[in-house]
Amino acid sequence: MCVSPCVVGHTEQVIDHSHCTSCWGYPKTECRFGWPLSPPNDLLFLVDSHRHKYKEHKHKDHKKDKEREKLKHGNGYKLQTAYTSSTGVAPPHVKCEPDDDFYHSPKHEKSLKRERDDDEDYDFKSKKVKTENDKKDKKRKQMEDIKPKKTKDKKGETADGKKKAKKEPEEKWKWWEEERYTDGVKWKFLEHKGPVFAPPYEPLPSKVNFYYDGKAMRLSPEAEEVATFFAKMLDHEYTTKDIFRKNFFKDWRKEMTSEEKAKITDLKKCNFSEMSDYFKAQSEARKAMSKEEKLKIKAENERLLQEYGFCIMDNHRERIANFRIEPPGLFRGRGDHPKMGMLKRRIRPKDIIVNCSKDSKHPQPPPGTKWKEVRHDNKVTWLVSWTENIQGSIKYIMLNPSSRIKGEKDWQKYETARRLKKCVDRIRTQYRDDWKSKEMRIRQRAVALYFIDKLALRAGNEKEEGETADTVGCCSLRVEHLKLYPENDGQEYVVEFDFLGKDSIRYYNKVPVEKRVFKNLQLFMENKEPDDDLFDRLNTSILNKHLQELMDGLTAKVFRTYNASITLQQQLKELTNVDENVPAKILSYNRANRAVAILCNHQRAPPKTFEKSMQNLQTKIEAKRDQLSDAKRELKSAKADAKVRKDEKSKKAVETKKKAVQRIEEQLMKLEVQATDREENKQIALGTSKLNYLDPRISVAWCKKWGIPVEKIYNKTQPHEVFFFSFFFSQIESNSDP
DNA sequence: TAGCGGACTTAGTAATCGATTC
DNA sequence: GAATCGATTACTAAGTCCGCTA
Repeated sequence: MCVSPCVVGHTEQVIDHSHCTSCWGYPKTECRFGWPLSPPNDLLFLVDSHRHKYKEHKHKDHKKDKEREKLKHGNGYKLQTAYTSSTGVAPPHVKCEPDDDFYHSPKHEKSLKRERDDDEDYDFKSKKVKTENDKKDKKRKQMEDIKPKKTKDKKGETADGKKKAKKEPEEKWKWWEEERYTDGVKWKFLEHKGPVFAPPYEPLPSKVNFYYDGKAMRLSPEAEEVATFFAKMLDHEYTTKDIFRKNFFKDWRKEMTSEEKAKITDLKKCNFSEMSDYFKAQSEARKAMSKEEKLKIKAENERLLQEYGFCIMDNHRERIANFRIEPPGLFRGRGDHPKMGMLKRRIRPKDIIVNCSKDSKHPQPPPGTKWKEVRHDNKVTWLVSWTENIQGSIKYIMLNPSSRIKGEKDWQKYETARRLKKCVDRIRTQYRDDWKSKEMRIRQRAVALYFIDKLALRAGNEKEEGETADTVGCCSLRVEHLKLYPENDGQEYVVEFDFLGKDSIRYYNKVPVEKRVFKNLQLFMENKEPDDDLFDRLNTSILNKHLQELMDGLTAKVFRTYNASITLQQQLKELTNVDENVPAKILSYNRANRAVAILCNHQRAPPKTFEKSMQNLQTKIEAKRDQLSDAKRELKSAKADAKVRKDEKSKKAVETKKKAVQRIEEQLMKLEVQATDREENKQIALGTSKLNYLDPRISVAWCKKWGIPVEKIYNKTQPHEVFFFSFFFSQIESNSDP
């Protein structure tokens, strides 16, 4: 038995599940007050650990928690699940294999077939593309030229007042029914118009001054442009950071004339405020533009999108994700990035490599310029690339997630995760065996894999020191990132993780581990300095090579996908209550989604307007409550009236009042659910897991089962639309019951 | 087999959109 | 019609992983 406090501090005796391979030490039980059992520090982690300077800890705010508790209990809506913390805290990892089995390969799994004749006969030439697509594209283009997209008003009219033409049912390209290319070929025909470059620099009006040491100073256009980058960020925290200022000043000086360089020697003496005010005024003016002016800009953007935002890949017009070249500016590295503030230089045609078919109409560089290179490499998916000057890495223009090329990859990802499900038990048995190995490298590999599996840690590639922020993943953990407690808060063998992960987001977690893991960790840490590697005989390449031997296509990252999806499925099963109405079920979905986001450590900065928006919602709730008591009072008096009068009219009045009460009660409940959901979501980002880790089939199957409109879960532009709306629906219906 | 570059996915935040309210 | 505010989209940084090279 162990004693484990729930998220608000109640203690409860529970059976020790730490050796249970089903729940991995997280027994699914609540404390006697209905709160989920969870290590108390999770709360600290969620409340305080957004993006951190390492070791800046804050402590749990009990008062806040109590307020949240009040909110939860006071909302009059009984929450049904184990995950009912109003802070959104859920056990950090819930990983029980569900009894029913949606997350498996479908019985009649269709292959990704591309129906076509022999490759050689298959004509991918642009000519054919035009004849096949011309009509549709032309029509679409004409339509879009006439009316800017999405500018209809409530009555379904376009911005120019014309009635919106009835939307034609769009023909979806069922790429998943077609055969995939082999040998790394990604496409056979690719045509596009190239990138859109950042607009040239427009010098400041002469009335807007830069001041040095209190005196107005005219800067050369080159120096002025870089100064404007700083001026535009003046209100941002970045400009207060020493590294940012140092890097900026160094790079800025490189753009100065020798006279400017001689004069401007101290950033503290630079005054950018007039420039900053000018940009703020411009921004305000943009907001205050007339409807017509705004429409004109919108139309121009739409024109650019139509011209440059699409390409033709293998007979299909596909949306490009980022057709605009990144404009110049100051580099905004995340966390304590040593290069923040450096000048990101302007990209010109001579920096650009274009990739397209030989037989396509090649994109033309702007007049008087040349591309760096025109390439015809159909084994890659990018259309345009350039090398950026900060890290020297390559940047790409690629297709939108709705494209075939991205969708296929996404699908493969989830199929690999489903294959992992079939052999995960064997893999777990093996790494548990390996904890006892005579070889240190095997023990390290096995413990690292246990963490990747149990805690959904990232692989943790090695990074070049001093080039980026100091962040780690599993394989690159250092001794200083872990603390071992043989006993902590009534639990045995507790490991405390505290490190900065991707994007310098803090990972803080205290978890009980199995005895052998604990003993191994002690061994790995023996005679090491805090900044030594925990796993000194391991790196991601060794780990992935091992995983590849265990299952074809298996890498560390597949565990994250698998565990995220299986957690969603299991949580949905656990949290969904048959008696609940649609909004309550959606709350359950969001809670399941939240459990995944917590598992994957997807955090966000609380929105700036969070407190205000919560307050607004509370005001609305109060008003609704008043309205409800009024309605109840009216019902009571109507009933009394009916008792005296005993006529039809008064009976009818009672019915009307009853209905009004019911309606208001429903409205109140909706608002309360909304408040709970929002509060729980304060610091958790759901989007990342939904977009990248959750097999859409699970969500769609759940929607189907409970009659929830899919649009409540995925908005229509989310990339999964193609695959779930058609193919998977039929698959789900014929195969399984989630 | 280590090291590195290249290609691609995953990630949080800023900017913009558009529905709602006054 | 303007203001407000949550939702959505755009942007781009920061990861993972693979394959080539010496």
